Amino acid sequence: MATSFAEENYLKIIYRLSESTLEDISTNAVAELTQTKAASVTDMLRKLAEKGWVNYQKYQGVRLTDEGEKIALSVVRKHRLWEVFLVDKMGFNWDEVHEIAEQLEHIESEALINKLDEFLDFPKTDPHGDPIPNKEGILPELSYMHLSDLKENKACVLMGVAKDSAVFLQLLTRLHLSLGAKLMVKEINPFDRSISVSINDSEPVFISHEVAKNILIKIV
Amino acid sequence: MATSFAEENYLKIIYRLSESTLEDISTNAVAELTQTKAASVTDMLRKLAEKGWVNYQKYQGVRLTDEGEKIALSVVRKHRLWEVFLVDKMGFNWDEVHEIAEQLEHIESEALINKLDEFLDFPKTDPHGDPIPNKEGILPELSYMHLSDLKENKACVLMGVAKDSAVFLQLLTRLHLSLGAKLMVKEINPFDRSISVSINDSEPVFISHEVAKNILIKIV
DNA sequence: AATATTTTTTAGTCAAGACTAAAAATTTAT
DNA sequence: ATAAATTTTTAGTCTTGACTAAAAAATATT
Repeated sequence: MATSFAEENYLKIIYRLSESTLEDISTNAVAELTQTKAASVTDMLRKLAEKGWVNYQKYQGVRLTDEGEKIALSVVRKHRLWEVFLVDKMGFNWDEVHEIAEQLEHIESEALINKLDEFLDFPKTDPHGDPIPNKEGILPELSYMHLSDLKENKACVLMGVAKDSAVFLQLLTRLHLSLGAKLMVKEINPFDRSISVSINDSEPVFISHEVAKNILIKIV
Repeated sequence: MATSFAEENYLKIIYRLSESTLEDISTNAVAELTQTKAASVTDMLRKLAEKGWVNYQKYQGVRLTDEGEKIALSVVRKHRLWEVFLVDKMGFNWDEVHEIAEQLEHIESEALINKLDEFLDFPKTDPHGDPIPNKEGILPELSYMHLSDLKENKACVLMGVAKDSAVFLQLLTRLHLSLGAKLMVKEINPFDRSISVSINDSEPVFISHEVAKNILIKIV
């Protein structure tokens, strides 16, 4: 069954919200991310349920069916592959690609997306470190920690971010925090949980807990 | 002013029709290419006229204003650049790219299309030999002849096609008629105006007048 | 010039996807 | 346990871009 632009967006957003919780997703949460009103969401959820893409009971929230998740994963795959294209091939910065990828993710061509995947050398993650589902919709296993959970003096590598708003990414860029950077937490301030962190063995800089929480790392 | 998907399509199609005639474009002609009904076209033409993108008088047909042409040219530019991308970088054949480019042409990002242009090395023509407008909307001058108008025993090079339906392009491919091929007309049959033409100095093959008419060439 | 044919427009509908305002259900607080 | 606050749904409306059927205008034919 064909999926419209709007339907794909809803499924993608329900998927994103499901990533960080096991609970059913609330109408309001969806409304916020789709930039629509709760009433519009209710309408759409009924339609999606009718098509068998979500399980939805009035007032109970929503969750994707297997079929709905499959569609969502294909949209996510397209979004993330296009982001890699935009950064690696077109020379955009990681904070500039989201809006364009929001458009490109709806291009309908299985052949194109698979050729693009190959052209980009089958990347496992997008420019923010988010995993890219393969052709079959399987996500690569990436188990990252949050920088805010790391002990002092342990070496680690920046593998991704848990948030991809442009302002956040621009801040990271200004601090020279980019994918692959070597990090070591030098001190943790109990007062506000801010930390001082050395980036690629340079003089440590201060970052807030809020920032550290959204940096994903792998211990080396 | 923002342009919708549908509006861009109408403007593009009016532009395409205007390329081959100086007359105003009829409602029916537009309906055929947009795959809609004449009544729907009438509706849209009124809206486009209101926005100042076309000059339209009931029963008199339509023509683009300068502003409308500017929008159409930017859509055509995007369409043709994406076609180059699909063939040169993604490895599609020239008969496979039209539908995908129909989608990609509506992606809205000035920055992206200019980076793409650069990435592709500022191509002057798309995979069918159609000229690509530059950033300013200026078309490169390409004055090609139709193969059907060429005398016998004059050498020429295949520079483009005047029609890009998949079946036509597939026929050309089967005959080894691709962009850049060296051609020489060996005989012209007065009976049906079919011609026999040698391709890259090989044994001549027969092609119909209809095919020859849609092959664009440059004399060498 | 009158009639027939074709083309175009008008009028009235429809579906998708959004909205607001009000009602109903759920959750939180007293 | 009830009242208050919040969330969600319903009901009704709007815009976009399509449709069909009928009317009107333009063009072609005799």
